[in-house]
Amino acid sequence: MSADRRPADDVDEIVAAWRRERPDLDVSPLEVLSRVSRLARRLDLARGSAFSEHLLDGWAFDVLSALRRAGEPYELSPGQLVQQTLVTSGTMTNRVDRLERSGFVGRHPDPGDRRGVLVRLTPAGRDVVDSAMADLIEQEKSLLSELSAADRAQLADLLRRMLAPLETRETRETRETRETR
Amino acid sequence: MSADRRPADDVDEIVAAWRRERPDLDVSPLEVLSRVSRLARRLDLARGSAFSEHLLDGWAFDVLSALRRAGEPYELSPGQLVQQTLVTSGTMTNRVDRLERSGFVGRHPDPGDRRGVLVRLTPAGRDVVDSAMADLIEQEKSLLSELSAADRAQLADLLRRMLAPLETRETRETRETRETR
DNA sequence: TCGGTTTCTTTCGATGTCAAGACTCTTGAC
DNA sequence: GTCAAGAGTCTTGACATCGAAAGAAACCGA
Repeated sequence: MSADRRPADDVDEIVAAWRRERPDLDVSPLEVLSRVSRLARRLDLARGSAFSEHLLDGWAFDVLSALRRAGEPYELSPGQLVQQTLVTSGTMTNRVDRLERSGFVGRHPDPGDRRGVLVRLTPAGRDVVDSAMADLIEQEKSLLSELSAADRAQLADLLRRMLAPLETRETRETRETRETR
Repeated sequence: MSADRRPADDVDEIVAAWRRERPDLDVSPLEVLSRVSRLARRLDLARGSAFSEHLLDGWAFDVLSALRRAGEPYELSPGQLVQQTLVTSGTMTNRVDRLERSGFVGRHPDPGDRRGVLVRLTPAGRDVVDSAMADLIEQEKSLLSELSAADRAQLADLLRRMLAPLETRETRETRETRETR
């Protein structure tokens, strides 16, 4: 055993408890997956604090950043936003409503389809998402400070290998058959 | 840069979009952190399907597994459950209410403190959490099938190194005030 | 005994999902 | 050409869950 690499986190304790209670089970998958979940929760919290300076909530950033990434003219349909943010259409209607009231997006009729609407970033929306993104990156950089560049590359690679099969399955189901979800 | 290792996931596309739109920003932290978030979301979904056979929700498993891990007599106070599951006390009251109605836990007065309550797993609760845990482990194992044992160990280690500093901060705040755990 | 603290519950507001609905588009028979 | 049936897009409304803060009961130290 390479014994004391030990910073030791909560997951070490959880795994130890399970091994004591269920010695018959191989709980080693928790070593990876439980850490992923807990780390994600921390990231959400950290993200929230990064955004609060910009008067943004996490959900708002999700929507605005999807529009920003889309590039000029920063327009997507509610349906496309639903796909990218993994929420339901009802939720997206509500989010766009609130962002519209805040002045960060506008609704415009889709010239090519009168059923449709296009959600477009306003200049104010673009400003806020750009500065929030800069802060977010800065903060995330500090979260990664424990790791060398090589570590990060390896971590990204390992995570991609876990993620890719999960997403290709969904891609085939989602992106092709229906256009929404 | 090292070109075609390509399983390629959604994060590759998101990162590429950001590089196009904001070439001035170093968005490389997203390579790691965005993957962590997305992976966590997939895990939640997968977990849900693993539990549905046992008529459990994710939140219910969180509570029951904390009790199960505690060992005989499978008792914790609501306050301890709050700490372990990272929800508020009001939420926990509600969760215990519902688990009690389902017959998976019981509330018992704390003999040493009349303000207090001890939440105890019923035999039915223990059965359901044990079989759900077995299924969960099985499923998680398959999610990790892409990775060799060495990969998993390394991944666990890298994640621990990110997680540990985040948790020690909380440890100092939280774990000291209480003493039980 | 009294004031401050801890523990759990209750209430209220915000947000999410799901299902139903209104409107528009598309397709194909006539 | 046109009309009806079926699909697609978005919004609405009912219901459920969660968190924040206030409330009620019990503990504890002085």
